[in-house]
Amino acid sequence: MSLTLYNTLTRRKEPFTPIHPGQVTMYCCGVTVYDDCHLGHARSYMVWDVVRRYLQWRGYSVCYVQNFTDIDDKILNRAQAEGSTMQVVSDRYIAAYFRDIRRLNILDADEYPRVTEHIPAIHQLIQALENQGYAYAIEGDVYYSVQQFAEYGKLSGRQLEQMQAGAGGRVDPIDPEFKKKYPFDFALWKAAKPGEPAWESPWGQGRPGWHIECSAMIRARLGDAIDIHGGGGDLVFPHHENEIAQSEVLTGQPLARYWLHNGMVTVNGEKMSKSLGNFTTIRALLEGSWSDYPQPVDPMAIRLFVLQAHYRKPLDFTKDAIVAAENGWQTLKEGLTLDWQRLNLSPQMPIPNELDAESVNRFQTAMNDDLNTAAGLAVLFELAKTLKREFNLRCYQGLSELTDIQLHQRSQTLTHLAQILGLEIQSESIPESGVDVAWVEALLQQRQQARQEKRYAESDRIRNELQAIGITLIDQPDGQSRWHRS
RNA sequence: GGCGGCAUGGCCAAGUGGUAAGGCAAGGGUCUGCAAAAUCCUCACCCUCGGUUCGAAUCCGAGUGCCGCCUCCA
Repeated sequence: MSLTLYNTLTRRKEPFTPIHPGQVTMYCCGVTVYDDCHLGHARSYMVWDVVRRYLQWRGYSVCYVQNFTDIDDKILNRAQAEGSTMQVVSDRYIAAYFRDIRRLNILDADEYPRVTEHIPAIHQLIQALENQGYAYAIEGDVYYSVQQFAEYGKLSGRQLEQMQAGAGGRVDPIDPEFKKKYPFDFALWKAAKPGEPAWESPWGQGRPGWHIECSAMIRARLGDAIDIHGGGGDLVFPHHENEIAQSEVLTGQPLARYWLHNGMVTVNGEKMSKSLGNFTTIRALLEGSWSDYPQPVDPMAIRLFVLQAHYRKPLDFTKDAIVAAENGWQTLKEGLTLDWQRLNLSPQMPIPNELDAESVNRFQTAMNDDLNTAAGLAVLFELAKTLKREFNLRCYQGLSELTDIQLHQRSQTLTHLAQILGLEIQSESIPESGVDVAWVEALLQQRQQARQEKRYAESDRIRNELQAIGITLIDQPDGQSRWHRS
């Protein structure tokens, strides 16, 4: 049973075989750091996080690199608007990136290269391209000549003639800012305008173009050819197409064996994006400042929301979907946090036969099929519900359907599989509100007394009072009441 | 205009030839002083029209609708 992945390059699912057996090199395009990340970013990095976790679980050693683009017009604009520098702006949003992404339990990459750290490597690449006739310099700019690369368009499946013929008014060959010879040539190096931050180069003061950074950083950190290159579907063209053009003419080998692209997060069916202004930041969701649903969303619910859809499909972001994911997470969480004490069992019970093989197999089959996390989650939900049911049977009815060993086995299996999807109970996310436990217990005593004396108006009053401050009561058959925060 | 993708129950979403996973929600029964919790049960002619096949949500053709990319974008 082998892992298959959908490769954008071939438009097919292909069995995954890394260049070096047992080792995987993986690069994903990171963010341009000029603002907080939104849910679309979260989805992308969560997906690559799961790819990586799954590969590791399958026994591969994975080297995962994700860049920060810290030279860019938007960063510059922001810096100028606030009277600071690109470095200040990008440092700030890199910190914001880590703050948000870590809360979503996305594991850190092995390396986070920045463009500003790779200027010499970029120069080398451009120089080589120029020497070999793939690039030309004009007045301090350097452009890649796409017509020199016969395979240009192979990733995105387009042909230059067609693009030119059909692009309508969007291709503007007479833009005075550009001196390129052909409309689809793209900048490798841009001459600095007065007052802009600039780096010394063989072509004069300037800064790198958008696409060259990734070619340079992949080469510097991972080598000429990598196993997996990931990114949002909106990067297929031109960004990844251009990376291929830059790298492959020099190395003579495929830049990446597998090109993976995630689908967009949409809002009312439209892509979530900065320019449309329809984005919701990760921070807003976590903090509860999203206007459609002004309460903090559990990071794991966001994970569940994302992972319940297949990664290549568009995912529509709505309040209802988030609420459903929160409720769904609640169910999983109950399965993940059994009250072993109430079961009179030790959570550490040694188990002879480890995990539940059928669940693991089903999960693995789903994940092997191009990371079908939605189908994999079904296995988790079934485990969680089985556990919950067993717990209730034992606690409420004194019955049981599973042996202690089976119970432990399911529990461990659930925890184990959930971890592959990054679904884990985060201890700091358990809210410790300022409720005075002793006070609650005292009220409960009063209420129990009232119930015994059939003063139901009084008992209901107490229940309502507690409910109003977010405490839910559960009356048990023995007359005692449990309570939990709603 | 070109290239690519998607259309499955109230909502989300798997399923790529043998008669529809899972989640959320909803309805009903049991339990309960009433609730809650628990528990049991119920809930899909798979966008349309043709075709292939013993058999199609699944393959082929046509159509309709929606989305992405072709400009910065995860």
